[in-house]
Amino acid sequence: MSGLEILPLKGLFSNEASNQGKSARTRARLMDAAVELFARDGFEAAAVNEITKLAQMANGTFYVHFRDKRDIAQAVTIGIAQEIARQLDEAMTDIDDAVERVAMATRRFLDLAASAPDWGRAFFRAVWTFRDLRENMIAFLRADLQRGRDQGAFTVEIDDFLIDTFASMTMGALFGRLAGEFGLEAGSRVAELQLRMLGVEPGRAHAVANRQLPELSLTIAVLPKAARA
Amino acid sequence: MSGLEILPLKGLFSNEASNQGKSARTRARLMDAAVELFARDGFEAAAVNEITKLAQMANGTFYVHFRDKRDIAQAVTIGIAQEIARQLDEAMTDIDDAVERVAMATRRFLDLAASAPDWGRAFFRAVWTFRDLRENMIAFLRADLQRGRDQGAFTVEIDDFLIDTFASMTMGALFGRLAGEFGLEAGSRVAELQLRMLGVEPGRAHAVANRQLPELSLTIAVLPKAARA
DNA sequence: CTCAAAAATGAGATATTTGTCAATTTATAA
DNA sequence: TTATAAATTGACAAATATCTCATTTTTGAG
Repeated sequence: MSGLEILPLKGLFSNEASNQGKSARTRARLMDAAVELFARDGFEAAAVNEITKLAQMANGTFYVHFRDKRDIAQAVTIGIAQEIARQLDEAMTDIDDAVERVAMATRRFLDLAASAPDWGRAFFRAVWTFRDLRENMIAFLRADLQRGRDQGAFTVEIDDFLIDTFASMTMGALFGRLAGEFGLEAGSRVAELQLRMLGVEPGRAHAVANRQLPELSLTIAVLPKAARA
Repeated sequence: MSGLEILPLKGLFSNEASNQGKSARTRARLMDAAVELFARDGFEAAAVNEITKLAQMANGTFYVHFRDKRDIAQAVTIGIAQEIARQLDEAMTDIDDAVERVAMATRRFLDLAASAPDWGRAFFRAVWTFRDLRENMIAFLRADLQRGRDQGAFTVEIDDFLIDTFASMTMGALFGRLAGEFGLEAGSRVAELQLRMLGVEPGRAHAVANRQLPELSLTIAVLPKAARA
């Protein structure tokens, strides 16, 4: 019953939980399965049934860890948002200029989401469902947009409506990217349009949005877990 | 069994079909109920069951008129898109300037969708589900955007990506409007941001997007059907 | 190793949803 | 009015889903 363990492609939550207790690991497996199904079928259509089947565990186990479907959806959504915010923050620590930051956030976000399409899709669907998630996103953007305004780089007023519109543009690009309608260029293109909207001079908008990005050291990747210690 | 008929608030499809045969009227009632449920629960979660209950008819009747849920979703979606396109066209026949047309289309669209929130919500959910609907929308926009480019009013290249992004902005505003986060100003605000993005000089973008719109003679409204002839 | 607590199991009771069909009602043309 | 076709009905079989719980398995502290 032991021997070589076949290493399945682990999901992200599982990865994070891989050195925690058994309960946390099972919970994480369920969340990974949920991400996959939510991405494919949407929240409403995904069955608890299917989640446990995909996670290869008994039906009843689900209810040990979550009250119901909404409960796991909430957990998954928050988890995705936190992970994305963490990675974006990490990728931008040393950038000061608001114009650069705003363009980079959009581009990095799209690359990130496209590199883990299940997460991207789940995020996309969740955005229109969970207000909390939307507010997280907005808070993340507000600081940089406001900074740009203060620096005189942006000529629009920064308020909820503007931020929402800005975010909608990014989400639209995400959709197109995930649907395979657009490729790698989507990030640069939407960033350029966003900068134009904000009032950045077109030449600069184009230049900043198309600048080569430094290689990302922290893409979402699947690390096979080495033997303990 | 006859006598005074209580006049229920009729949906839009019913209204259109009110002088057609019985089959068409029943079909329309189903479609109206479907709009309401799709708007509330989304396509996946809405049950055929519920649709017929809401339409106050027997379960089996549904299957006389539609093959299954996807079938009615398709019909509803196409119907909404056609109705919206028809009304937008009608509202813009006498406008020539591309900048004006683009701003007006966005503003009228939002007002229209907000005046029939069920339709607006159903449309919003359908946009991310049915490619056909998206392509309809894009085709509608392309002509005016291209015209603006040709007239020298817009400085961006008009391609699928741009149109998608433009549409995403409108959809974002629609969402906020339907969610009650934004009010009547949403149309003007998003139109202004769109024009800025396209390269219209900010002062003009503001002026055009905020110009008072002529009263709309053809909002979506519920007309009680007068006695025949 | 032993044992109590924690985790996992899966059978099954309950509920919901889908789609079919024979029977009934309604519309309409002759 | 009457005959025929069209539309509608609602009971029901079959499929799916949800959630519970008595039982078994696993874990880890002592």
